[in-house]
Amino acid sequence: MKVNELANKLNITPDTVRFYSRNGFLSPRKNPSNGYKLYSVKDQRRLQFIISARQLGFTVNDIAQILQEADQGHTACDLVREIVEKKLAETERQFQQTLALRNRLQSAIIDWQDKPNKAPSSDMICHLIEDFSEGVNEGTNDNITPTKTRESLSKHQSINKEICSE
Amino acid sequence: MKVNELANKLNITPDTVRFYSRNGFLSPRKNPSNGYKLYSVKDQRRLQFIISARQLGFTVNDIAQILQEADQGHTACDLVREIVEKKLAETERQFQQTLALRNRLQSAIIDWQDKPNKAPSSDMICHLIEDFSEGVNEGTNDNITPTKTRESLSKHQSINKEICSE
DNA sequence: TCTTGACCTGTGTGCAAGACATAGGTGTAA
DNA sequence: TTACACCTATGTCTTGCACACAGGTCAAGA
Repeated sequence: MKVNELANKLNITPDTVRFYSRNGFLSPRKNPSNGYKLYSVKDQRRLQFIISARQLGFTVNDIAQILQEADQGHTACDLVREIVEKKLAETERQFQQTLALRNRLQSAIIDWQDKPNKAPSSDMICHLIEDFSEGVNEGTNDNITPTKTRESLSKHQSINKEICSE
Repeated sequence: MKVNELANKLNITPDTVRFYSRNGFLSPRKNPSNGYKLYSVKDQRRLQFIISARQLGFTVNDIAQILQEADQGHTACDLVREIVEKKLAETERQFQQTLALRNRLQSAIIDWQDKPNKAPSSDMICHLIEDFSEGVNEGTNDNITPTKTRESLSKHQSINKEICSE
């Protein structure tokens, strides 16, 4: 199979197939006459596994570990169970964050309904955003603990203040 | 103000400040004696605006457009209203996707409770995942419309099949 | 005065998971 | 043979910072 055929079979893009070939998850042989990569049925099964794992939210890195175990003949089941537990917890967090963001956006839209447009001034870029954030943060923000370390800053700090009031 | 002072005032990392300086959102002057960037109170206000917009889910690109309008003296309010509407719709989609993923993970955990570990075989990497996906997709997946175009594939295709059965 | 060492700086690079761009090869019909 | 649609491999781009690195700054101590 050439890359396009395999991609069509699994309903993904050729680029995705190439991606997993480039990073070593698939090892197609090469057609010596033209350099095209040739995929076997085993490659197809392996790729199907990868896609299934991705649909469960597994990262490519997770999958790399699983494949490594399996390629050594060891069962990957315990690893899979462990990852899926972590993933559920993480998804729960993400869920809450998305919920909070949704609420914040809805509040903003309602809040802005009766507010006029304003031209920017020397200390205002868009009063909608600036007023809204002030109202939400209630006060300035330079009174937060100054003992912040680099590590303490969440990767998703932009959404991690709980403003959701549902 | 030096980069670290500004970062501490706004409770963000110096790297974030540097990021917005590098991409032109902030234009600190340079201390000629040592090359350090020096930020003004105007820079601080501008950065606070950027952070507030980020907290509403605005992308850096969105913010670039807003700043450009404002810097030309035009009101950015209509643009802001427009972006926030789009962002809400997008967040709603993301919310549903996250919900679906959460349900899928929960189903998997329940489904796997009574299943044993198995060693990998020539056509199985981890039966937990492979069996679970088969059950969910009910059938092979090469019967899906073949008229797929590259554009039709969602950026989040890995989560976009509605399997949620709540 | 010199040196140590903690802290700070700017710049360069890395990350996820592919999507997109480019230059060129293939294959079939005219 | 030439035209042209389609295919390929490889390289670069995306987001929003975080991290690594080499070097500069500055106050305390010798």
